Amino acid sequence: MHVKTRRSPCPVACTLDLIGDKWTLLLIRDMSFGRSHFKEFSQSPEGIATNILADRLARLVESGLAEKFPSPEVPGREAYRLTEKGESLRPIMMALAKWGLDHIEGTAALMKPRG
Amino acid sequence: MHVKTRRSPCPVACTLDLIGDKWTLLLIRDMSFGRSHFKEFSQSPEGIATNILADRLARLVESGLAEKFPSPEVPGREAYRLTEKGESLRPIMMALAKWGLDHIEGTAALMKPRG
DNA sequence: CCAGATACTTGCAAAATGCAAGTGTCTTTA
DNA sequence: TAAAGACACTTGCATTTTGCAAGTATCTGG
Repeated sequence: MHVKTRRSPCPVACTLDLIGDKWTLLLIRDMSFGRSHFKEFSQSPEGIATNILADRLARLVESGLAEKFPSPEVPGREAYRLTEKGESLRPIMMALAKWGLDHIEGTAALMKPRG
Repeated sequence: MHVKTRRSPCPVACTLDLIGDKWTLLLIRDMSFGRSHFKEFSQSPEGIATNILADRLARLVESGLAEKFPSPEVPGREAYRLTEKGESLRPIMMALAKWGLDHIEGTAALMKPRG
């Protein structure tokens, strides 16, 4: 199950094999802006389906880009956050954001990084 | 047909709506390294199917990221190349490549930019 | 113990992708 | 000038992924 052989040894292709689907980078965006609960992710404006969300969160954890941790606010509940490896994807996300702002009309930064 | 409404005004999401599928960025990689013919793209190691390739090339042209031009080598044949807008995606591609080289074991740069 | 909230899971429909085998159009070669 | 190849797609259908709606499980406060 999910052995997902890489398409080639090309670093671009391998990175895309890991995070190059329709939703993963948006979750990384959300986490990197301080979101951490399942419900928060599911409420992002793009409207990810809950089954896809559960699957992507599991993959992120499995690949070491994110981890579960006990929710600081609600005791007894768990949440997700980026690992250091996951944080290192930030330049990719920022490059995507910058390109969108520069080249796609009507885009706007929606979230602020939590200070 | 292909009206593709954007999922949200977020620049990350909008950019992914445009180039965030399994193949588009690999074509951009190929073009940015000097590939230009249909056959060359179809021979990249990842093995894109020809129907998908045709579809993605058409979308790239439609979105202004690439353009057809008469093949310099073979007269009477056409080829593809990035527009200026398409070239501007290079930082995204390079960020993906760098991350892969830094974090995924066994990745290696396969192509050299044409000088 | 019960109600509500969150975090999933399940079943099925719809869409995207992949594969193999065409088809159309030059271009070369005889 | 006809036939053969090469290239650039297209088509039909199987497989995989995604999306939607509804259901289940667990925890928590009252």
